Amino acid sequence: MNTQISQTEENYLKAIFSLSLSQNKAVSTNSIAEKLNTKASSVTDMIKKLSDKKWVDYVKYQGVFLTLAGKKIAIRILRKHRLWEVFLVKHFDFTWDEVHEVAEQLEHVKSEKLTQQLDAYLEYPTHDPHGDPIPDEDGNIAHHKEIMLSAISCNEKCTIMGVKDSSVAFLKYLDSSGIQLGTLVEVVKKEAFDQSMHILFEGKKRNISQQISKNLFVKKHRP
Amino acid sequence: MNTQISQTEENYLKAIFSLSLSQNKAVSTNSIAEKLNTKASSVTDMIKKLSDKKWVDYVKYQGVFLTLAGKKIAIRILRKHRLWEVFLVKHFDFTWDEVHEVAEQLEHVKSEKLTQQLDAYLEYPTHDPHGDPIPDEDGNIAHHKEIMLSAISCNEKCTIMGVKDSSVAFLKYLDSSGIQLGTLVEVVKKEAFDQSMHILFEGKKRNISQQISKNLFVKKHRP
DNA sequence: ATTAATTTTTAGACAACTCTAAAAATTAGT
DNA sequence: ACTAATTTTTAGAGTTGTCTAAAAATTAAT
Repeated sequence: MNTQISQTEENYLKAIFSLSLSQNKAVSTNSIAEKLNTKASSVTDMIKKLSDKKWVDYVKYQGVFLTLAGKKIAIRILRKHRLWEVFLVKHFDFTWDEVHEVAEQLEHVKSEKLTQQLDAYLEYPTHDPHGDPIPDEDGNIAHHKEIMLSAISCNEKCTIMGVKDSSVAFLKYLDSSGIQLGTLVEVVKKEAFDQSMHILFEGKKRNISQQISKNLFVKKHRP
Repeated sequence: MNTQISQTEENYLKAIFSLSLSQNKAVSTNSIAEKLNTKASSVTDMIKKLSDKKWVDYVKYQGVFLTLAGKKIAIRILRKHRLWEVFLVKHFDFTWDEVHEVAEQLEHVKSEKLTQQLDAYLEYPTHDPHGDPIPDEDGNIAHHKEIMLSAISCNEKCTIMGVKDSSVAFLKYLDSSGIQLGTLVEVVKKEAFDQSMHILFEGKKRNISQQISKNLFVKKHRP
């Protein structure tokens, strides 16, 4: 058995990790296939390989869980991905909607020293440009992104902390609206019929659909 | 036919380019195999693929030449490799014997913007940490590294400009000897029987074998 | 509880890249 | 020029990762 990990294997572990965060059931074959734009049969094949390498626990027809070893690898890649994103935005003039594609490549570069130096160079950032937490060297991830803007009540104030959907389209929409991480937002009014909300930020008023408000993580201000 | 270039293809083009620099004959199958630590039969297969894609001119049993398109790709990768080497040494505390392995990975990251930003960030460097010239955006490469230290006569002075052998072992030997790029060296005496030479630099005297002096590029000082 | 719909797995095949062993072509030696 | 040595190519096969189509298992629906 090959002991070295391939980029493909890394991508599978990362996908499984990401899917396992939003649920506490086993991760299904189909959901992995969808996430990786591949076919269920390919996923089954790969799962067997990952299972042989003890990176996932697999029961036929029941989906997979990451083992501790698998989770460790996934988090290490996630860490590299997010560190590179910070780097690209901070030093290479990339916008938050441009970084993902390049970080997807950079995350697979194997060098302990490179990752450590990157981390130090950026002065140990805790969050990437989308507000997602960066795991530390031991794999600990800060989790605080529970509240969505959609859950904020009328007249309450909050700060934009992160995006759930980090697609290029959504990020560009936010840019064009002037919404950034750290933006202070006040909910002025909520429409009952479509859950859209009127918000106030930086003196501007704007109506945003539920699709938007459900994809923005916020920190509530104490009342 | 797949239009996207693979990392393997990139590595073959790079190897062929590098081999073609030290000769003006066609590059032989065996030399490529040796360079890439693979077998001649694998090389033949890949050469056919590269030939189909019009990146090399190939005549059976006669070896290959890079086409213009092939050369362009090879130079682009070389450029990225050397830019990353500069970056790692300058900003990430890597030594000149550590950079190669990581740059071998980073050179395959595909992003025009990344390369351009990297170049700008480093303020358009002309040489990598081993003294090798960095191709510019149009693929032009400065060539000036013709003279080896071994060709310098007694009592002549010169400056170390680059290394021919950039293996970890050689680079570490140079570090331990205190020889760096830019070091001013005077040839004191040459031993006829083994071509070793006595050199003087930074007040230190040292005897170096021909193997060493044949792997150091120098710039002669005007007499 | 049995059928229907969905999900997952298997079987067989293909593309990229690699290898070993044998055949073919080239080059070198006398 | 002819044999010997070397280089290169071909043939056949293995690995990784992918796919389609069909079979098997699970889940949902009545």
